[in-house]
Amino acid sequence: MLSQTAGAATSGHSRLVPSRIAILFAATDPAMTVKTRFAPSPTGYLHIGGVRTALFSWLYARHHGGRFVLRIEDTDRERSTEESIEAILTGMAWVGLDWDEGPVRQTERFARYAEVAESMLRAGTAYRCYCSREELDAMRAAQVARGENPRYDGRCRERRAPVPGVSPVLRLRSPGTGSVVVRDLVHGDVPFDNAGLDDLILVRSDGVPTFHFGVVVDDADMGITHVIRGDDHLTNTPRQIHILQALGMPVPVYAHLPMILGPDGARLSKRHGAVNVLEYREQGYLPEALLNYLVRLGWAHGDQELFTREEMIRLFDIADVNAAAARFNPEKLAWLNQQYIQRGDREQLAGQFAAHLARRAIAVQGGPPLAAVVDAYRERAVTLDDLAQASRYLFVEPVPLDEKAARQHLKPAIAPALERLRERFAALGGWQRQDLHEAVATVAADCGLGFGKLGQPLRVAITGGTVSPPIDVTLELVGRERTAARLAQALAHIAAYGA
RNA sequence: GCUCCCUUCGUCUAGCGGUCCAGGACGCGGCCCUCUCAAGGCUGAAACAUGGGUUCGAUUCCCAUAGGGAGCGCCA
Repeated sequence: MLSQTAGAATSGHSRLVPSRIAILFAATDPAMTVKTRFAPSPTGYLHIGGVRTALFSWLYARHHGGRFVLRIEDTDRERSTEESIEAILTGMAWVGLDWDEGPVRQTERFARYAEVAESMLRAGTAYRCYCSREELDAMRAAQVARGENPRYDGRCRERRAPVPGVSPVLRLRSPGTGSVVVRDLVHGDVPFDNAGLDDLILVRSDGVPTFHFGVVVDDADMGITHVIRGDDHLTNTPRQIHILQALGMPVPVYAHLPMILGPDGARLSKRHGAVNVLEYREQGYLPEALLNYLVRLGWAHGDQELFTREEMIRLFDIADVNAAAARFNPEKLAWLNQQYIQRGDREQLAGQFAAHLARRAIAVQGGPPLAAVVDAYRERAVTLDDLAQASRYLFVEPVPLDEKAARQHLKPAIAPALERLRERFAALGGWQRQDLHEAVATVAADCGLGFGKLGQPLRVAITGGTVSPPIDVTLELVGRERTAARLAQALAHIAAYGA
C-alpha cells in the first residue's frame, strides 16, 4: 500500500482530508516493521544537526520496535575521507545511538547501482546524455538570461547514436507533466508540479552514481519504510519519487525535519561555536544532556524538559514534531548539562571527570577521591571541564595565589586568627567536615570574628582564590597535610607582603 | 528568477475553535536563603507577524501580504 504515489495521491482528496491523520494511519500499520536510517556523507566531522537527525530517526525506530540502519554515503570520491567515517562512528558511539545494520558504504554497492542503471536503460526510463559540462553551462546561462528557470532541456532524450570520445551520463526520463505528492509526517502532503522537475543525472560519466540515485536504490534495497532527514531535502524528494516510480519500487513515508539554525537565525556554522559533536565531549558536555537538548529542538511532550533515554523512546512521536526551524541556544544546553551533572551517578561522573583532568594534565595522585570532588562541585559546574578547572587546586602543587584575593583577604590583621586555626587543625583528631566546621566557628568566635570574616581568608589561603565549595567541605577535600602547608604559606605571605 | 517549506515571549516550546486579558523552560530583573561561588525557593517583565475571510466565537481553519529558510550541480 505504500507504493501508491502520484496517481492516487493527487486524485484530489488529499487536500481535504487532514493529511497527517491519513498518513499516520499508514505509518502505524501494525503489519509493517519500521525501518529507518541515518545516511551521512563522510566529508567532515559529525555535525550537531546530523546528530539531531540521527536521533529522531533512531527514536522513531526504537519507539516502534523497528530497525535502524547506518549508511555511509561516500559516492563523492573527492571529498569523502576515512577520517570522517571514523569521526562519524566515534560521534555516534559517544551519544549512544546504536544501529542494527551497517555501516553500509555506498562504494561497496557499485555493482548493484550499475545493474539498476542498466535495467533502466533497457526499460527506457533512463537515457544516455552526451552533453558536455560546457554545453550545459551555456544552456543554463541562456535560460537565466531569458528569465527562465535553469533546467536540462532534454536535448539528448531521443538521441540514437553515441558521440565518439564522450562518455555519457545517465539521465532519468522524468514525467514532465502531472504532479507528485510527497507524503510527509511533519509537513503533511506536499504536492509538486512535474513540469518544474527536469531530467536529473543518475550516473555520472565516470560510472559513479549520484546522490539521488544511490539514496533511492539503497533505501529500496534495504527496505527503509520511513525516510527521516533534514527538510533541506524536501524539494529533492519529488525527483527521488520519480526514480522510485520508474523502478516500480515502493515509495517510503517521509519525515522532513526542520533545520537547526544558529543563535542569530543564520544557518548553523562554525562561527556560532562548536558544531562538531566531539567538540562537546571535549568541552565536558554529557551525551545524555546533548541528546536531551537536541530532542527538544522541534519536539515537545507537554511541559516536560528532562527526558531519560527510555522516556524519549517511549514518548517520542514524529507527529509531535514541529515544522518550523529552531535556533540553537547554548545557554539552555548549558543549563541541561548542569542538570545532568547535578543528578548524575557520582562514580560514573567521576570516570568521565578523570578524562578531563587528564586532558588538562592534572595528576590525581595525592588528591581527594574524584567522586568526592564530583559531589562537592556538582552544583557549581556547568561542564565537566569547568569542574576540572575549578578543582585544580585540589590536585596541583603549589597553588598559585590570586593576587587580588590575597590583597583583599590576607592582611596582617587576620594573621593571628589563621595562626590559631593552624594550631587547632593540628590538634584535631579527625578530618571530617563537621569537626572542621566546628573548628573554624570556634576560632572565629574566639577572635571576635563572624564566620565569613575568617572563612574567606581561609579559603584564599587554601585554594588560592575566593571561590570554592563550603569551607568545611573544601578543607576536607584539600586534606590535613596540604591545609597545614598552605596555611603556613599564607602566613608567610602576610609576613612578607602584608605591611 | 522559479518551486517548495516555515511564522506564539529574546530563545526552545504548550496550545489541536470557546477552558487563553495565552501555560512551562532557558536567559534577564527583584526578593529570600547564605562563609565565597553556586544550587534552591518565591516573584516580575516578556509573545499569538499583518490584512482579509469562515464561524455565534479565532492563537487555533482558509486566502493574501510581509518576513525568514531550503532547493533548482556529473555536492550530498
